[in-house]
Amino acid sequence: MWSAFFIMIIKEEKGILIKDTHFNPQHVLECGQVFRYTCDNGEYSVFSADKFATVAKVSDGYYVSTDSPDYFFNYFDLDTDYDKIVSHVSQISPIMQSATQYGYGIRILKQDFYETLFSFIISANNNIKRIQLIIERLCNQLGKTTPHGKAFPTVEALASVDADFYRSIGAGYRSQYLADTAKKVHNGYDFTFSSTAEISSKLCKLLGVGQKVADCVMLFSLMRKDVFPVDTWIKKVYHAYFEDGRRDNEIRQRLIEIFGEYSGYAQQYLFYYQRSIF
DNA sequence: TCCCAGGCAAGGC
DNA sequence: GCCTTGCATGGG
Repeated sequence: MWSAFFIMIIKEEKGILIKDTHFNPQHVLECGQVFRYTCDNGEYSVFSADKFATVAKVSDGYYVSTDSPDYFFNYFDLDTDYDKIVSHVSQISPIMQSATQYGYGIRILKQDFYETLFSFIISANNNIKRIQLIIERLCNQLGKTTPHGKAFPTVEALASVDADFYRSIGAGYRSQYLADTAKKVHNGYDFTFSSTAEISSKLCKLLGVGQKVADCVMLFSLMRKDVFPVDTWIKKVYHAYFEDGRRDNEIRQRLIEIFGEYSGYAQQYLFYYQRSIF
């Protein structure tokens, strides 16, 4: 048994009890950072790589049931103080007050690197429902069977098929990107980089990975918060609440100037909020 | 029918 | 370097 110092978290052999207002499974899982979850009667199930958990409301908080409590403690970023983050970003811009109130309980997940990489290559110029469908087919056909369903495929499995396979599961013109990147990373991917800029440029050398996808991978799996994924929704936010015009990369730089080391958090609240308005 | 979706690569300047 | 275009697919 173990508890965090600022919120009440009790880690047990088969799960984690979370008593913290800054944890809401609906907002954590449905805010667009992860694609492989389901909801049944208010109870969420989530896969990460080959690990599985369910999250249910209990009288004094939420209970995460899993065989891998250590993994999901890390996955749900439970040793980070979101009270501090929310109050900080809320002071920066009035829109952030609305965004953090709407998306209360969002936390930035620490997801599997390869799952995040391939998921966000699929996400390019695509919509979330179809992204989820393509990933589901990918897992069903290439993932290992586990007691709770199919795991996300290993890099070996992803590299063992060609572009035609990815076309057959509906990946469209991203099929060649997936096949090419799978072979590249399977042949050994260098993780010795250090700075965010260094990781970014390395990721952007992979086919199907541009600045936006690289930012998502760094934010959702490599714990880099000094990034700001600029997609079609963030552009709408920027033009509505900050200023008109500017190119994508300029918008990214401006927002990182504004939010600094809290950029990744701010981005996720804004993305989720903007999509709710639409 | 056209537009949009968590964009990117390639080719032209 | 910046700008334009084509790209699979399904839903509104």
